[in-house]
Amino acid sequence: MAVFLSTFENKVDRKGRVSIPASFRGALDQEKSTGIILYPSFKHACIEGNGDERIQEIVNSIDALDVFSDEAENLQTILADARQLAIDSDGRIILPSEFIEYAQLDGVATFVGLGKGFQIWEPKTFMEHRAKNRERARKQGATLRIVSSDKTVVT
Amino acid sequence: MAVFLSTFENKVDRKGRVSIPASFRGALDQEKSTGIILYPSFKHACIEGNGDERIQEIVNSIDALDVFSDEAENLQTILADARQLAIDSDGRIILPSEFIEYAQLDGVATFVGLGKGFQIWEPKTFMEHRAKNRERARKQGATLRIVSSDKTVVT
DNA sequence: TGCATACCCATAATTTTCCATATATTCTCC
DNA sequence: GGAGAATATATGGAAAATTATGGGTATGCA
Repeated sequence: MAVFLSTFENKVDRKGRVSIPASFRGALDQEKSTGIILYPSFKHACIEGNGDERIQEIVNSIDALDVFSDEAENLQTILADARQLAIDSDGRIILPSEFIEYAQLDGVATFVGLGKGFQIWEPKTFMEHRAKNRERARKQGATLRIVSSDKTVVT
Repeated sequence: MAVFLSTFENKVDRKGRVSIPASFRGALDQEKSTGIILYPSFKHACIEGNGDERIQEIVNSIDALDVFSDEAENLQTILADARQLAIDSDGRIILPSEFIEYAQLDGVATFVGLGKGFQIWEPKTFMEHRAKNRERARKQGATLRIVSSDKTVVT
């Protein structure tokens, strides 16, 4: 299985172009993604990223709901804000301006590997976020139960 | 399968012509749609759009219902009001006037990707709709049970 | 003849593709 | 084991192609 790991800092040029870290590209190749899917995070001022296989799952799952239900409509807002982006021959994507604004990027982007997906942050904002997370983890004491099957919870 | 993603705002000229967003055209090409099918939304003041493939699914789904049920009759009105439109060599369609009126378009149309299909809104109306949806999603807590093979849960 | 539709062209803005370079990393052969 | 060559990565800039959009002209149906 493909895994996104580690953290990288790459520049965003004035056209909005940014290199996808090479190891992320490797992960994408493994799951046969030709491009990536980006969408604004629900919880944070960052962009969520996945291989484009992932979006297929989300679309199919929404489709399994009653087409006219509130639930389906709620989730469709994810799709309305998502973008599928091709990775060019130089390993870059063009970040749409709405994402640059949403994450408040200013020339630099932090790519954060989260296993099955990744996030794109403004470096300083990410530092603070990480500090908070570590603080909380220390207080609460993190526990993790490994499951044999492939059940994951993404937030 | 092709997916419609993201949101675009295009102009409707005085002939009723409007460009289909390039990425939507790409999605339509993938499913070998010769054109698109539009029909007024049941629930909202907007137009629903689909490729040929999706319409086939809808037809089959209605067909699977009890032929004499009210439900089947209701849904058949969708088909009765639907129009199949050709995409011209410049990537545009001509919006029939009844749709322009129904969605109350005034020179600008917002195309909203919803995965397997899309919607066409008057921009301001869509903004309000989206705000409502987001509010409701936050209240209800949007959760999605992924139905694919690897059984993932997005929260 | 008038209105609507299809077809063709022009253009500005944007997007994609291609090329160039600096830096880092890996390989290879001695 | 190490020097140099070859490769890969990140980044910048420019050329080429595409997109969105407006206007015009023929065609046809009523």
